[in-house]
Amino acid sequence: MTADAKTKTTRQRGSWKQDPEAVKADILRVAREEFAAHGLSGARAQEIASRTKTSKRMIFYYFKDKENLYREVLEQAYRDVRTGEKALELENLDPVAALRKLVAYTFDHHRANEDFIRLVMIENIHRGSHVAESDTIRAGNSPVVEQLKEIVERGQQQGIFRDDIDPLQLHWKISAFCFFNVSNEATFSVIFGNEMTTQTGQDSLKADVVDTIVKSVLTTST
Amino acid sequence: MTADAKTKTTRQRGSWKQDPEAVKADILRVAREEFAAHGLSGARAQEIASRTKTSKRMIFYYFKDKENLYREVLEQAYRDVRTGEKALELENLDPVAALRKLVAYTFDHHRANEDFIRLVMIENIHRGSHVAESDTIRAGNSPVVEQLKEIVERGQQQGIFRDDIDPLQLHWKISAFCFFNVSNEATFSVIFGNEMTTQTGQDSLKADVVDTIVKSVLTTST
DNA sequence: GGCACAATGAACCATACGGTTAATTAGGTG
DNA sequence: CACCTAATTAACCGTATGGTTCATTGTGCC
Repeated sequence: MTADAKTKTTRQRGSWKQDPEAVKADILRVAREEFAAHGLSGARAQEIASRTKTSKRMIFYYFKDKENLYREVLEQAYRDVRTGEKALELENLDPVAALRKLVAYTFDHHRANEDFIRLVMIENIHRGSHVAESDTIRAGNSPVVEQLKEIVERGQQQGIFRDDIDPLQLHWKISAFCFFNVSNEATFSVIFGNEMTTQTGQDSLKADVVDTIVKSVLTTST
Repeated sequence: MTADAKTKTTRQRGSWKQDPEAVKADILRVAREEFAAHGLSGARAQEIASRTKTSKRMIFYYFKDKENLYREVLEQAYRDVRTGEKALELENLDPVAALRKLVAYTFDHHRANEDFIRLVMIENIHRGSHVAESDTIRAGNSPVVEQLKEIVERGQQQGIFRDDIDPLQLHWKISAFCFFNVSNEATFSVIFGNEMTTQTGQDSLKADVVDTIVKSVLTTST
């Protein structure tokens, strides 16, 4: 009443605590989900803001513009995934067991990080222009290839792996299987049915993928 | 002349021929390129119109709205690709040779149809909602799986292929390799270098992919 | 030729959307 | 506590964009 009446043009504003880091983290988390769900052009700044504890203004205050926010989301996503890739302890396993474990792990890991997969899909739609601009992404060359190289060398020393294996190409093949499994699930199941999407389908597929990769590196028993 | 004199407030409009089918085809062609390049939300109606011989008006006249245009683009793309998939004449080849030919062909075919790959990527970003709505896409179950099934059965009869092969799962593995090769080229080469993008890299990869698939179906010589 | 209807062009519209301006508050420092 | 700056709120803005209105022209048909 009286208090209300006194609100000339400017009204009473609520009080608030400052917590910049939490606000930034909040924005990044929601932005990641929104970009993963709708892509760069499909995501809406207003929608990101709404799902945040803060306002649209703060998004541009901290992240300059939409594209820059997207880039930071990408960088964080790559950072997170790479962090989670470590410590498989493959050194104590024989080469075949190590490879099996690595492939199975990658299969599950991709499944469990669908948002990351989707961000990479989106980035490929944009022809990788944003990852190309990010030094931090280009620099942190995923350690998986190094692990593979080590496994391959041990297998070759033991004479059970072929001599013409390119670790990068091997990594490519593993990635192709594990990535495609998540990235193309939607269209594949619409066209060919849900057979491979079910739990048993995925189990069968994982076993097949692991076997296929292992067979591709073993020396052909003459 | 008399016709010229009649131009009150409305000015002389250029004359034109009617050719609805050509106009529609023109729009579809450009729209396909634009959607493949920028995605559903990223593509601009005005930009599609500009690259067309017709106007933005006609896009909505013939295709109702953007989403419907996108759906028709998708349908046409699937139709085209399936048409191009036929006639490999694998019946006369022994199972291994037939499989090798099919895989190598798929590898090249995906490479040569990048726009289609990109449309499928985009559709997966949208969780396949548009292909799901299209009867014509769901219906025309790609004949490749049938071809594979036939090859597999022949191989099994000859005792050179394993007995536990699921043709659909085999198709999945071939697709994974050939699709990923195109879909993830951008990010993969940014992060791991261009080694696999060069002509020699692609040749080596294709050979590896073919071998890997073939080895996965052969009976393990005990 | 003239009628009905499909096809087309030009201009227009409502609004969604990325981004900004301006005022206000919190919190640290001397 | 006074003062400065970073953080935050509320309101606003210009324009890009999907879509439409309306008048006009082509075309087959009787």
